[in-house]
Amino acid sequence: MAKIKAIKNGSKKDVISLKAAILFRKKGYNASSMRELADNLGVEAPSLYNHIGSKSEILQNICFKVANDFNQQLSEVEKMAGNTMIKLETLIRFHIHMMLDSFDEVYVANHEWKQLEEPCLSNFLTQRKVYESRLIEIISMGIRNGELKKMHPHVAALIILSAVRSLEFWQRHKKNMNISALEDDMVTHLLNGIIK
Amino acid sequence: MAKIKAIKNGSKKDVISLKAAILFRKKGYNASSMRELADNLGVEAPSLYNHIGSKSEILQNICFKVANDFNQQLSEVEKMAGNTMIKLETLIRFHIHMMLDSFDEVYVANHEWKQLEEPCLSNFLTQRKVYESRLIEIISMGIRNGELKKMHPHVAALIILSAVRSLEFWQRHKKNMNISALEDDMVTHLLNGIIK
DNA sequence: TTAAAAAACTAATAACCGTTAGTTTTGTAT
DNA sequence: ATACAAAACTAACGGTTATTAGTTTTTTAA
Repeated sequence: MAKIKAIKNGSKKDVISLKAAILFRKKGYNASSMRELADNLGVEAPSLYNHIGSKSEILQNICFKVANDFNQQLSEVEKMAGNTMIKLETLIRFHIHMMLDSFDEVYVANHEWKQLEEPCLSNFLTQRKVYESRLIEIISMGIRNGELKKMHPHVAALIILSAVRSLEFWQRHKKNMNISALEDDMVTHLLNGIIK
Repeated sequence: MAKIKAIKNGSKKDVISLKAAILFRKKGYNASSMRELADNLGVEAPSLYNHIGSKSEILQNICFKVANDFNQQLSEVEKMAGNTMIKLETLIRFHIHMMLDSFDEVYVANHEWKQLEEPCLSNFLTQRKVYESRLIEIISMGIRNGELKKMHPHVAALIILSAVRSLEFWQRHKKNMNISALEDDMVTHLLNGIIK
């Protein structure tokens, strides 16, 4: 009899998506049942199908919403004026904020994309590959400009991406750390490694 | 009628474990069925139970074998003579080799430990925490000695761990890259960031 | 107040899962 | 050759899953 409470500026589908992201992060996509998700929403499982098409559709929504956010920000950075360092700093800070603000969704996109069904899976993987290429191109340009050290841009990109991803592990230490100090530390550390 | 071929110096249980690691890495633990694992071994699913106790036992074997390997190497490094840099270099190179030589097992231990059942789950998490603490202690000692820059040892440890973990993504580029050059690059890059 | 639409419910289904039981085949050692 | 053990097989079970169908309740709008 309970109803799904819609969030401000969000459909009930969005509420389901949000709760699903939390559940999928904690237990994994396949280990999360629709019954448990419904339970978390105070509702019976079949009721969910008034709002969503299928379980895998929820995963798709989560993964592609995250991918779109990252792609959009990357586009803005590409259009940005300024030197390579500022572009990279902007991008790194965005990654950090996404990881801290939309932790569950980003985590699920990073860990559960394998459970996407075709053709979504291929689509997602292509997007990741393209994102990586665009980041590498920004770094390459910085190397050509002489702004960055001579290095393999692929390696630099991976180090940056893996470092921001390590923030996953910081979730549990959140209370003990000053977030903005952490952010500055990480930006400095990563950029110092590649700036000339 | 086909039989499970035992590997040199390995029981049939080990062969199952190995094939399971490959399957679990590709599809995830929960998305991998015993029937599919058996298929990969040329056998019917119930036949597996002549060699193993349960599906979750396989996951346990994979996760704790990896954990033991890392713990053992860490113990040797702690007993090592030499300065902090050499210790860290040894450890980083070991991580890289584990990632390249036992890719599937390490990947599964990193990605599927959540699917362990209690009390294995708690045991595993404790081991990870202790491992991290011991690494942090090595770094702290280096800072106290004046060998390393003044920095938060926790941050340094996470950057190192996340960087070697990023080698997961390198699997697919294996052919295009010189592995030992990559290893040297990564060691240099990581240590340059923290050495005084 | 009433009709329509939205969203909850109960009941049920077909598919798949890990696993067990019981049996037959295969390999090994006397 | 024969006996024993190891390891394969078939058949099946109980449980869980996502999902559908059909119905009832709740909300919305006129």
